[in-house]
Amino acid sequence: MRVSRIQAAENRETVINVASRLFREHGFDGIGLKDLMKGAGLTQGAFYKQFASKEDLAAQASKRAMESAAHRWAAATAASPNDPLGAVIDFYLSKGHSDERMDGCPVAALGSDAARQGTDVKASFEAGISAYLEVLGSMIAKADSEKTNEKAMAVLSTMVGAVVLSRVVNDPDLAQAFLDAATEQVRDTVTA
Amino acid sequence: MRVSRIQAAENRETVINVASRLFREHGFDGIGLKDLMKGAGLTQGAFYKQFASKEDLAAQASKRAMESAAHRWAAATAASPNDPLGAVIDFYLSKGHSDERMDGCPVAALGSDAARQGTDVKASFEAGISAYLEVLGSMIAKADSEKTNEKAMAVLSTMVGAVVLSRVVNDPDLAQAFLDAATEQVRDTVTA
DNA sequence: TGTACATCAGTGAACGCGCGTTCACTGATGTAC
DNA sequence: TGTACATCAGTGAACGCGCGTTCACTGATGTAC
Repeated sequence: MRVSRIQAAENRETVINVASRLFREHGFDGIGLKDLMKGAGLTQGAFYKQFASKEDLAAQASKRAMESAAHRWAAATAASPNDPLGAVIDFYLSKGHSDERMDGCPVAALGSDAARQGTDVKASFEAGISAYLEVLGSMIAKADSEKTNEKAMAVLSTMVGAVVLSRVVNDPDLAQAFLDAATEQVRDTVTA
Repeated sequence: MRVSRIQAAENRETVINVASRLFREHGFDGIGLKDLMKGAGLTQGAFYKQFASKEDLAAQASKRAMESAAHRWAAATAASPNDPLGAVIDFYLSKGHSDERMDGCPVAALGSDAARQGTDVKASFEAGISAYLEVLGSMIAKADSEKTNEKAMAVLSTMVGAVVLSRVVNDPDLAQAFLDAATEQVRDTVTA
């Protein structure tokens, strides 16, 4: 049953979008092609008409996930024009963001997994991380740009680490404490 | 072929030690029981005489990995009695540590994976993280203990995040830049 | 514009394989006397 | 201390299952005239 080019392109996008969420929820190894395709309303057999391999989809989905994350940063800044950087920090280190692996930051959700993947997946992450750094850097700015880059990297490290740590402990108070401690630290850094 | 109690206990320890390294290298889903047992010089069938399930081993191996990491922190501090905290920071944020997933920090190597595991695995991580915080806190100390805890959590977040980020990018310079930026940030925090 | 035919996205079954788990069996260890 | 027997850690094969990938087939889409 052939489908129009437009429909096929839409289907491909849907698969990538679904995969970007399900990979974040279950890990690259934790979800199979059958369920990935079912999530897009298709069957397993159609997969190889759109993608070269599962790893190919992993790279596409990682790219999409990072783009989606960038959109959420943009939304947070747009909602708080007075303190856009503070808005990003508060959003990223909120309990809500920490609780939603499926729609949250791909680095926090898949960082350890991505480190074991191939060049293409890492390239998707690297591009997204560079975008993160650019946004943070442009908001920190002011002083010499050398320091700005370093600050942006330190801020991103602290935020990613805090969310990862908050997710691997059982104790909700300890989880919250990591988010709170990181918030204070990061706010200090950007105002220093 | 029954084996002495002592030998059986040793075998169990070997399996846990091997698993603690291979899980860090390949992820919980990336290595099978057959290879895990082979790494300990045993066959697959013996597994269920020692462990209730793969998840049980994952919890034991996570605990062992965190204990092993704590040992390396202790070794770093013992080697630099003048600046034990600086030694831990430099070790953790060294390129060497970032390159060795198999023997390095379990939180950096398995953080995203552990977030998807059950209560037992998370309990192993939580215990290890608490030990990390205690070491960091006792070295920061000095001022009021409330701030000390927060600083320790911020420092750990920054270190974990920096190593994760340095591992998911292809560009070695960017990877190193994350480690360097985090080092500076963390050194500032502990001396402030 | 209408017709004939080639294209190809999607289906559903099959492929070989490795997974976690179970089980009958082995034979040295540990125990009872 | 020596003997008889129960225990059980380890072996290796088998279980059912889901994995990533391949393939023959379908039939609507797209193209050529």
